[in-house]
Amino acid sequence: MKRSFVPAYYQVAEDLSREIEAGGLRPGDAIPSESQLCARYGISRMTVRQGLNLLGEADYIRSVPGKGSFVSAPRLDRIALEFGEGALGDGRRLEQELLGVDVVSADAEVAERLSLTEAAKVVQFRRLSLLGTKPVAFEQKYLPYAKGRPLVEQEIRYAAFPALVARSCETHLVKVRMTIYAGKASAEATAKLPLDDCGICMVLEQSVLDQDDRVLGWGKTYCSPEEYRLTAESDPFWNRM
Amino acid sequence: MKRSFVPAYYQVAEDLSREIEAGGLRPGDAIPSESQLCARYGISRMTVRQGLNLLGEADYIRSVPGKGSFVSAPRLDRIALEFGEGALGDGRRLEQELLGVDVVSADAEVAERLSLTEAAKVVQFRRLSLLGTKPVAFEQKYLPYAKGRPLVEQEIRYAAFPALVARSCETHLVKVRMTIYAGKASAEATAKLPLDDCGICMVLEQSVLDQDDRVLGWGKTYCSPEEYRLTAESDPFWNRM
DNA sequence: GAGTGGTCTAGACCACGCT
DNA sequence: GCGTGGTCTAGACCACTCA
Repeated sequence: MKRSFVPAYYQVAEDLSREIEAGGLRPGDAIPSESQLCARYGISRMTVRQGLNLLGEADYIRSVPGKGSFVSAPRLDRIALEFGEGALGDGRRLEQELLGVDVVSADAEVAERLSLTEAAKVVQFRRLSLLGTKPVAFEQKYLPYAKGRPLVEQEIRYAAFPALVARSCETHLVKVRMTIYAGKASAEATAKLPLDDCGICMVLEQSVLDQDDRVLGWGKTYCSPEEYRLTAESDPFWNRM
Repeated sequence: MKRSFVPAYYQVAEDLSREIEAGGLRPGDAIPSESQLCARYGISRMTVRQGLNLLGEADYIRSVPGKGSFVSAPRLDRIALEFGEGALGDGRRLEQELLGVDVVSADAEVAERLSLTEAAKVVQFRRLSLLGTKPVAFEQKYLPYAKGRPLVEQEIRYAAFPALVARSCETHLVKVRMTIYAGKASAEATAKLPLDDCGICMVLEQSVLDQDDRVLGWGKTYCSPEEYRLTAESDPFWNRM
């Protein structure tokens, strides 16, 4: 039963996924029962289940107790976005330039997003992303000011905002919520980025939350429309075996 | 060993994830070995492994053969976007209005994206998304024209583009690649959407691919900046148990 | 009642990392 | 050599579905 170098459970998963991809099994169809697969491959049920588990994780099938396992239609309206390295889609890399870190008073918008009172002290930091020498994104982020929470410049320069917030708050489990829309650049963004007359740019609004959805940090990134495009793909990491 | 109503493996996963969230186990730390967990819970190793598998899927831990299992730092630069229902973030729903389905000649851009020769026949369809009575997005999609591939109007009206393409091509396993950027609306989009003078809008460029990355369909959606914002979250579905 | 998937056991052998 | 995780077995009982 083990004539190949791949694990038996992997073989089961691969065979079935191939049959699904070839169209022999269509969404809604039942796949062979676990005991049938045991017999077909001459392996034990736990091993078959391990293979089916792979297919389940990859959204190829879903199991219904008492009935069987069925081929499922993959979700195409759910897509994974990657920031950082993969944001530009191609292989180009971004340089970071730190423009400044300041303690300032929160304006109305910042106060609201951070759930602070207006004019509360916040740490503001501003950063420019460069593609070679050309600025392509301007980032302006805020987090509540707290004494004895030093933010090392080197970290600010290179670290992504969520990681910075996590380190600053000494929580390591944070979530990120993002809103993406087209808009006009702020005055400072307009000054820093090569935009057209209208100041069209893509705005990424980012909130960093802890486990209980408390806001730990917030800010915007203004992206040059020509150079900074987001690319995303369905089935990016969970549909691969 | 089975004093509770929850499965034993689930108990293991929950206990460990709670310890990770509470900070008792930090990223990089080793979790107890499988045999230690067997002893602690009085359960067999396969059951422990089932629990650890859950934690692995959820990105809480990763296992290293011969060494142990270690708490991993969750990725915060990877975010899930949902279109369709969840696109607007709040509970509002979009209505679809079909503007037209035509067989036209591909212009240079369409031909390039669909890997066709210029002036090849393509099916163009145009659709408006309405929030109540207000238009918020204009969609213009193309797929290669082929005889004997009728596209039923009812389907076009309601179905998402990838599903349409899948049905039309009789392939059910398709992928979606998306590019998101800010830009100026096309003439027709400007006519259909309430935009400001500059015609700022968010453009969603969507390609539908088959398993071998052949392009089956392509098109753009112009989104009103005020009403149509994308929201996305890290750890949205895989970090939940 | 027969068949299905969900859970679980008490073992086993292996390749690997360490010391 | 010893402990680790990776794979696998040959059973078991349960809740569920369907005829």
